[in-house]
Amino acid sequence: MKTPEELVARFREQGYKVTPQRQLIFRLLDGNTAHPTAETLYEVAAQQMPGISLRTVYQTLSELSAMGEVQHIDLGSGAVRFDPNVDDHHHVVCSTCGVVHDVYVNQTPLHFEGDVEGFAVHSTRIVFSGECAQCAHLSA
Amino acid sequence: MKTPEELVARFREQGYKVTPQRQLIFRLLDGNTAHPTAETLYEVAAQQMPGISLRTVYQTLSELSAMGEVQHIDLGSGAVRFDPNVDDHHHVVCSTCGVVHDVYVNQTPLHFEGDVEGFAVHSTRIVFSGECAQCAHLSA
DNA sequence: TGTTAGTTAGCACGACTTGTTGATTAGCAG
DNA sequence: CTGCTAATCAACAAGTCGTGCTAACTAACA
Ligand SMILES: [Mn+2]
Ligand SMILES: [Mn+2]
Ligand SMILES: [Zn+2]
Ligand SMILES: [Zn+2]
Repeated sequence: MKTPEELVARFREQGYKVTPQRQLIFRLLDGNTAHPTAETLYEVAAQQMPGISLRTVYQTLSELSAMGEVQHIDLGSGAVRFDPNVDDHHHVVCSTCGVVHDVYVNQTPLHFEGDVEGFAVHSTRIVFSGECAQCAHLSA
Repeated sequence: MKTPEELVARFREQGYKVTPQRQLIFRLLDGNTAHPTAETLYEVAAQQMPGISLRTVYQTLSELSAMGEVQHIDLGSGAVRFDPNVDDHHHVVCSTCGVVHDVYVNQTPLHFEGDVEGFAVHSTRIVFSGECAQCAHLSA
């Protein structure tokens, strides 16, 4: 994702108004590695701006997603997570606590075999599931 | 997934009754590479057994899933898909028509880098997204 | 044959997300 | 500064996917 300042400029270019709500969300996403859901982002936002609506958070996230500034990650476990990291990267997910971390796989592009003649791969998503160090420690 | 005959035996062992509905679903899943949703499986089932309920299809799929006989695949695009192929395999998905095919990746286990000290990987899921040959042909 | 699990219809609910409406606020171009 | 208009908000509804529940009926299996 671009910096909050650059996003302000891009929003102005696109004819979108630069509201305090949008700017707050830009800042909350900047450098955010928590892979938050709309709901969790809303909760943090509401602390700094009581009265902001969940609807607006969803709306702004959709705009950023449409602009390619955030990625949305559906891990199949409840709500979609949003990711300001749009580098070519992948994720490890703890099945116990749900924490998501970025990982980088250098063997990509991967080679695969199967009955898929002529299939043009545009993107590859890898999710490693397991148990994080903290959860392993607690359960021991 | 085991054969329908073996599943009949396993269900009896577990104290589950072997109903015509369950047997029909066993047969519909046997060798099925379509990665159907509960809904699409229900539609096919209802042709052969009018009156079967969607509820029962969901129920039986849950039982098979709990037994490890089918895998459920959440591609983040609508309903969960069910897969009687429980081998270690991955998927290619056409973004246009939604078709899902099995693929096998032989570089697994994959090596990754990131801030994930002590994370124990239990499973790896890879999804290749792109455009299938048919869709490429149609759009050309 | 009897017990009991399974099935069904029907309705509701829950989670997540989007749509709508109508009133209010405020960004920003001129 | 002013005015146009987008944005926000509250409130409510709706849609999708999946599950829960009930009550009545059916049928598997001991
Ligand atoms: Mn990420
Ligand atoms: Mn498969
Ligand atoms: Zn954990
Ligand atoms: Zn296709």
